[in-house]
Amino acid sequence: MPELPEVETIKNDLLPLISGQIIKAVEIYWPGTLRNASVETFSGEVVGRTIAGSKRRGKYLVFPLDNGKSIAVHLKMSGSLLFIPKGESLSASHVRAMFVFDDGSRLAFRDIRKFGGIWLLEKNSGFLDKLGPEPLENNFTPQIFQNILKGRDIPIKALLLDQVAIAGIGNMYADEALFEAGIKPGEKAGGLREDEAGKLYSAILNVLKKGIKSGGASVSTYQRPDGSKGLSHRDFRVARRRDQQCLECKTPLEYTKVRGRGTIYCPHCQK
DNA sequence: CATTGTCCCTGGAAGC
DNA sequence: TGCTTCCAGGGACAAT
Repeated sequence: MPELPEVETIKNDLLPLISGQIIKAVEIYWPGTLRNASVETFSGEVVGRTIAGSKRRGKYLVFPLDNGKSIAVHLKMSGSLLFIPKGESLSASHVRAMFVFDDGSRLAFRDIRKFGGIWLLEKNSGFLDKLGPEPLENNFTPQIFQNILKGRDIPIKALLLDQVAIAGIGNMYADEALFEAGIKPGEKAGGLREDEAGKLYSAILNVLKKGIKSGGASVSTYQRPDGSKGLSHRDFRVARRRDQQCLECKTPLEYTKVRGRGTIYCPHCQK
């Protein structure tokens, strides 16, 4: 399940592979993949255009085109983007869309559960403006984070998952950040002391940076555009460790639901 | 407005 | 072995 570190990894991997590529054709195998355009409209706007780069905003991948428009991709739970060099074939199932480039290479959008999607964004569309601040950008400061927490009457984990509050954090890295900060996921966001908020701020940055450094977490169907896996899940202390004991204190980890999301934490290390 | 609940979808795991 | 049932979860949307 791609979160910020996974999407950042895919973005970086794709940058040298697709920048400057001319889109020769678009093949849509499941029309629902296109979320705001018909197959005809999408193809008409995209075919013949050159991809100008590879960016990320929250969990969205954004590929700017040379006409000012952009293609946005959200992988949601089970999506992946696979780059297929010229002359090579793809043995993956559940391919929902394919971008064919002028030089014979291709980019496949694979998505088992059909939660993911592709959007055509107009120039300055504002589509991504609803997202909260990027946690790894300089303008995300401890003070900004304090302000985001202030007055919020929801579990801190629910706030971390709220893309309008902060962009890019998902279920795994939320649990990891809360463990590193020593804070229980069910604590009220607005009730955190300043020092707790400061710890959590640092923990968020740490777990996301560490995740990027390891190429993302290859749980579920996540894979990089060349088909390789990430290693970030090896560093997880609580995420994906249901029914195990805490690596620090050996206390059995607790499993609960916060706003419908599976949540794992150490009842001893997290207060 | 703030917060919580429901639903989408599928493969894999668990139960019988 | 083979069938059925349950579960995971990001985010749009509905309900409270």
